[in-house]
Amino acid sequence: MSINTIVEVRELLQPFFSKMQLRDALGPEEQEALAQAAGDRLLFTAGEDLVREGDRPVRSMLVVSGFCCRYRLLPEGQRQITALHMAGDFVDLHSFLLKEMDHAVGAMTNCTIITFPHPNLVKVSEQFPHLTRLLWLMTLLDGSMNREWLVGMGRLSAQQRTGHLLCETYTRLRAIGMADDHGFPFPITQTSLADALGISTVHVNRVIQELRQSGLIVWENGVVRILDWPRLMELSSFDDRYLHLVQEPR
Amino acid sequence: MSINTIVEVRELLQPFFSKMQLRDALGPEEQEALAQAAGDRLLFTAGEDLVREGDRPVRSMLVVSGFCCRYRLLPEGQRQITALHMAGDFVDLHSFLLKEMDHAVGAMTNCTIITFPHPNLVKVSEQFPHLTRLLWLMTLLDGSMNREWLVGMGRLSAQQRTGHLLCETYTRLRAIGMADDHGFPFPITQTSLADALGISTVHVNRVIQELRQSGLIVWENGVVRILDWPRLMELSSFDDRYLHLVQEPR
DNA sequence: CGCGCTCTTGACGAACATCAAGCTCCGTGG
DNA sequence: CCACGGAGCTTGATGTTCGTCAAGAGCGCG
Repeated sequence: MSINTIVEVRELLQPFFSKMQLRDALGPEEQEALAQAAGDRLLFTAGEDLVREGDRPVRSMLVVSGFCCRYRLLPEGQRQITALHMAGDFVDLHSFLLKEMDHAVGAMTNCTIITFPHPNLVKVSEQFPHLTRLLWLMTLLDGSMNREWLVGMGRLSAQQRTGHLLCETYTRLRAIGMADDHGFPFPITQTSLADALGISTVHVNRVIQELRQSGLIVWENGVVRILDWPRLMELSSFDDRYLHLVQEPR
Repeated sequence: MSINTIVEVRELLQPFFSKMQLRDALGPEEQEALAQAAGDRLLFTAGEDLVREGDRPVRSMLVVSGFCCRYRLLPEGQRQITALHMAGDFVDLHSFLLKEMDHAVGAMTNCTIITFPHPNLVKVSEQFPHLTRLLWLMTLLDGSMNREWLVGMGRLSAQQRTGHLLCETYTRLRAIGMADDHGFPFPITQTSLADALGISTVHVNRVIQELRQSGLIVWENGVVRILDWPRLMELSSFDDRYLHLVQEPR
């Protein structure tokens, strides 16, 4: 690999490094090791699947740009989205150890992906214990978010869940420098949103109308702007503790 | 630590070893390393908390006997259970890397626990890469179950979710030798079940009546017996793929 | 220009929550 | 021995949230 491409890889990994550095220091050798472990770049178009249920991937995929979601299809054709992913997120780091995909990952927008062949990840896990713990941590964060969604699904109203997802997405995007007070990109259809929130498309629409009319948000052309952050947090019982945005030794 | 206690620790770890060995081979040195990493034994009585939200544990807890649950309390006093844990399960291995608990763990019955001080786990992660990957895998399995519950919460009826939880619990208990065709222990109140399924106690009761009257299950004195496994699986869209019960190199 | 996708709105119905009450079982204390 | 109280289970009546069905409007794209 030429010096030129190595430099380029590091640039692509920047959101990922940011995400890790929000939780712990990342040494230069560790950054180097990750850059070395990276493989091909891939492009996916909106609607395409990155991986399917039942696949046995030989490499894991990190999002460089675009939005993806993990989802499962049920026998009766219903879909449930279990996670949203954006720049800096590994979408299937689990497949490194789980081996078989128990869910699919789809591109919600055009996406750029950088891959990490599993043999390279094994090497990292043999040579860089601390870095391994940080990768492990990244999958634990996915778990935290899953638990939080679960709490919402079980005990919050459709409106609260919607607000909560907006709060979470805003917070996560801000952490990688993709959101400010003027809003953030949220290129998701109301149908997909319904699949993520576990409600019907019709109901999603009504809930969003309400949030708009309450003066809490503006949402147009795939860009969301939160007008009243404190009130939206309060409404949605949002508390960012579960995102573990604290830099400390891990 | 005397030879006697070491032998005893290995005995207590047996369900945990079984759980790992269902997914990959576990070398004798690795078993030894785990036994060495173990710390105190603790006893909790039903209703007690093992850890609370906001705690910063310095050791992780493995269930030796009894049933626990992870849960979160919401501002309005509602509770959502996000996982059930039984012999061989780590209830807060995440705290090793997440540091701060974003949920609590409660004992649903009297429980025996064995602890693993975090410094010992760091040592394991420095010296036993393969074992580290297996510990990582254990947390990934928690994640798989969270995703599966999420799908159920979003897209299945109360009856299907209830059936699904029974299928999952039966399968997990059978894997550690705690269930057979005569039934399995499921010492959970209908109130806790409601908190796990995200529905009301009243509705839980009605759903269970239906499952009983359909001839699918018998449930008395904390023991469940599944009378028609194929039909219950079908009803609940249960497929054990997400439990990853396959032994292969990880 | 027409097709498909997304968003929007209304009418109606089903799944579930809430409120309320009575039940059984079991341990505790007089 | 029985009265008492609490925890869990059960059942009925009523209300609300949300799903389903249906239709139309706006918009980009070929």
